[in-house]
Amino acid sequence: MATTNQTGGSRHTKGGRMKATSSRRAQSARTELRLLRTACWLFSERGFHGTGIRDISEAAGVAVSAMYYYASSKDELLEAVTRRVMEVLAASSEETVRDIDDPAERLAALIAVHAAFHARNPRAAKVADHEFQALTGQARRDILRLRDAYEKVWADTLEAGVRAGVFTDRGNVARLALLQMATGIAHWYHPNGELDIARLCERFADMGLALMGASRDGRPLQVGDLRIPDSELLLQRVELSIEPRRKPTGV
Amino acid sequence: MATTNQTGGSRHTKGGRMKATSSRRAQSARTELRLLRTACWLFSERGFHGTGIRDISEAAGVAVSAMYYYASSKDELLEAVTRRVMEVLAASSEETVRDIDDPAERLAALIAVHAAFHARNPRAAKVADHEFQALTGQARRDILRLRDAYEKVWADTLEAGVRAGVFTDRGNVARLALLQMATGIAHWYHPNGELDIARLCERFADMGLALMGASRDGRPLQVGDLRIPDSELLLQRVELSIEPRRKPTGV
DNA sequence: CCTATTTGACCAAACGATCGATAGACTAAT
DNA sequence: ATTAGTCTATCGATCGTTTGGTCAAATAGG
Repeated sequence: MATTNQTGGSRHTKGGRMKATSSRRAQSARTELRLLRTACWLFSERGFHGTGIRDISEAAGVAVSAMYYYASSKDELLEAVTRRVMEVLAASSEETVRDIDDPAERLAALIAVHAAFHARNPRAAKVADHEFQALTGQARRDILRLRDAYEKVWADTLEAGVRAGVFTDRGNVARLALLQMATGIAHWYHPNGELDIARLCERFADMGLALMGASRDGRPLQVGDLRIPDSELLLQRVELSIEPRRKPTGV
Repeated sequence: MATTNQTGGSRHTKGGRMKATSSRRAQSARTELRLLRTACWLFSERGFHGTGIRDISEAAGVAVSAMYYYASSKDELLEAVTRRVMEVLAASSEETVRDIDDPAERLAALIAVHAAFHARNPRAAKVADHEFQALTGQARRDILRLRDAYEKVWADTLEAGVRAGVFTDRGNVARLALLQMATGIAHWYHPNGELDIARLCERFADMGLALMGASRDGRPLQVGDLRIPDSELLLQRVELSIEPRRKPTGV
């Protein structure tokens, strides 16, 4: 244990012409990202309060104080993770929905983005869902504002659909049910399971449309009838740099 | 602060004929329940690791060591809360579903029970959902076994409905989506909101049936077409003694 | 019924371990 | 020569848990 960062870049200017492995700035940026990813992993696994700063720094392979060089407190790590989740989620959905007018198509797209995000970034999503309540003060208010803005896009879409007679009016509980059922993906989805992400998004969009009683000309609407974003574009839009894609090396 | 239990029962046998306020056994049982409710409240509010035993005992109005008279560790409190949640949830759903054969009716009843439980016992439900992962060893395995048994009732119902041609086949993800969307109720439902519990259960059963494409003779099925449990019976079945119905007196 | 004894239900105080955070030294890249 | 980045070592506070006691209700003996 206690394998730390002792700046071991294999480089030597003296004599040999070997170029630097990477600049100091790049090394530093990589360390910071590694810390965020490690914190994200551990927060999702053990919860914010169940994770110590020693757990984080050891798993990231740096000393405790190195962590404090990048973040001024443990809370700031949580805030960083949560904020990035909300920002990417909001940006990707707004971008996807921007040029869609039809409410059913909008809803299908929103569900697809939401599902893709939670399937692709389960750890970060879980942290943002469960642990953000550990935030206090301004940080908490900021996150809540972001979340409210995100949910408003859903609310507007559902309202428009109801007004247009495309959706059954199920009140505000429908929005919460739809969001919740797709958010849950982060808890159980595994890429090696019965569905790849593209099919998962399709399936969930179908379920969401059915739940809202989406219909056109008296006929129930399915995803097949609609134009939904290409799955590669989807995955690119929900990409989240701080999502840990493998277990941190130090446990 | 530090208002403790100093056995203050206002009673005196000498002279007056005043009867004992309550037996020692009853007092003790009430203290134990108060501790469980307080722990449940705080776990749901701050998480298991975010709650200290001093927080619990102070909020319950007893000394720290009094808590250890009833529970041998903090983990045991969490286990007690979680186990009771799973037991009541499993018992109430099995009892409700016992004499229903029709898959659509079964699903509607399952959703209604699940929704009622989470609306009526939101704090305990949140603890069982989020914090049970803090459990380890045998306690964790026990809880998982209970949860799996509960989910199996859902899986069987959905399978039966698909086989009977009543439901659209949406695979295992449908079960998870249905459960998740109703579990989320614990996070947002408030009895003074737009729906009382009876209407909430109806609404969710409707959404669940729609999600599964439930139909009979080519016509979509709604709750109105089905026999679902009376709401009073429902509420009685999901009653959970350890759900804290008011904020503990000490914070 | 009265009294002596046991015991159930608590309390205050303290334990070592771990917590988040800081101080100050060191090192290698600029 | 400077400084960005990391180290080791340590801080006081708080953590979950235990110890040793107190006191009144319950129980037993007369």
